[in-house]
Amino acid sequence: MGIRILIADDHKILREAITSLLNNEIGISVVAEAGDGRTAVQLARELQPDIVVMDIIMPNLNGIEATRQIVRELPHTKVLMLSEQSDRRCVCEALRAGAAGFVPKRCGFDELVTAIRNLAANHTYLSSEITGAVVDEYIHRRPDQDNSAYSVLTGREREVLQLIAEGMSTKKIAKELHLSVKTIEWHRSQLMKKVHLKSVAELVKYAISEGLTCVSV
Amino acid sequence: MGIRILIADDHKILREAITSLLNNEIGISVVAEAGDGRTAVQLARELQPDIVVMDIIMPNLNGIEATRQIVRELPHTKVLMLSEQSDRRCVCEALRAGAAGFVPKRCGFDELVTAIRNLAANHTYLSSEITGAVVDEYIHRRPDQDNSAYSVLTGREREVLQLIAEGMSTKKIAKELHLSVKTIEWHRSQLMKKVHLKSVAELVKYAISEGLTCVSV
DNA sequence: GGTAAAACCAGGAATGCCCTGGGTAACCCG
DNA sequence: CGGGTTACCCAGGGCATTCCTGGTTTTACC
Repeated sequence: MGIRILIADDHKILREAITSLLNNEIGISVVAEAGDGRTAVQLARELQPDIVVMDIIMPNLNGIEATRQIVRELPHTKVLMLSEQSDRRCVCEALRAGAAGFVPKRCGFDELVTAIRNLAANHTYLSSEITGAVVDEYIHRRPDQDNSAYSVLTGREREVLQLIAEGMSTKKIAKELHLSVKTIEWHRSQLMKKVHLKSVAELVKYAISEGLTCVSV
Repeated sequence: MGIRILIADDHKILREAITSLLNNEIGISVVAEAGDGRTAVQLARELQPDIVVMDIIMPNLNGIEATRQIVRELPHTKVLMLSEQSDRRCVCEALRAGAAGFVPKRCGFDELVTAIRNLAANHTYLSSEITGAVVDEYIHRRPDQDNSAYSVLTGREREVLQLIAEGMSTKKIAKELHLSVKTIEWHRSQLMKKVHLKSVAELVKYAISEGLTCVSV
């Protein structure tokens, strides 16, 4: 059998390349690929892989939220973050969301394999490049919560915010999430109240500054 | 011998993976890797590869500038852009800098190989996903003048766009500019048509990328 | 097992958006 | 000077969306 892996990254060429290399490794097989977070969650549900290798920046649903949903539903599936962002905030949010490991993309392939084998052995794995950031977070822990999106908004609210900031209408979001339009409206008004913003334009800027979406259209 | 390739990307894991896959291709061999633009220029000078596969976003020296330097010094070396950004501006800047091909990272590995073989045969290669943007650029506008907000939009339209992107409602904009709400609505629909965007969220991102407004709320 | 928070949904009034169509002023150019 | 082009301005009406108030179910947590 070996370690069954799902890869989620919006760069197809990276997915394919890593898949190909991982399939050469003994005892590791990639069972599926996903190009966005929502697809990743669905595929994880269907295939129940041992490990999900997950990018953070993805359309439709970002890697943090996807991780949150996966670890809640599938306790036996571990998530390994493979991200280009490796700042303190990203790392800590990923761990808080339930990721069992974190490797920045600037690391080599060997380290990815090491991380995968560690996670498969029920260990957590943090790349040496980022452990500093985590320690820093635990030492300088702010007693009062900052007002970042991850502390004031709920999961659903962040999810809706991302889709709004990606240009979707309320109707489309409802269809995408299989919910009523009224529900989306409620979440939208809730999150607008929470962050004290009154227009879509301000929401978009907020989402960009929080890393929920990127500037390029 | 075959096609000799230099790969420049700041993500080591992507470099390694692509290198490994390319070395499996018949007649293609990766002779070196670079993690930033300046290293890429130096290695290209030393090794004189046939093709440089180049990312745009890199530390020290970005891919556009590196391309400019390489094509000026080494007329027999071709540059293939492999970038996550694939908006009009990036593509056109890359081509203007002398790149002979452009493939977005969201494309598959096969397309990368196709592009490499095309460049080696002295052809240019543009991914089908971006040819539309380029053709649009060259047909609609003069090649020497960019289609930034300042050239395709009228003064009023830019004015309205900025206010929209700053979070104002149509009503407030009308009051601000001492115009009818209907007039603002018309300008808005006009400018949306011109830049081919359909939502406020996309407009905001466009305005940010054009420097009409900033990210901070 | 009770409480709280999150997530879900509905109805109706108000608002805003989209589309069609029309009008004026300025400008360039043959 | 007449004709074309462009920017700018505005109205009406149909349609979609938002806002507000309400309520139910689910989940998490003592």
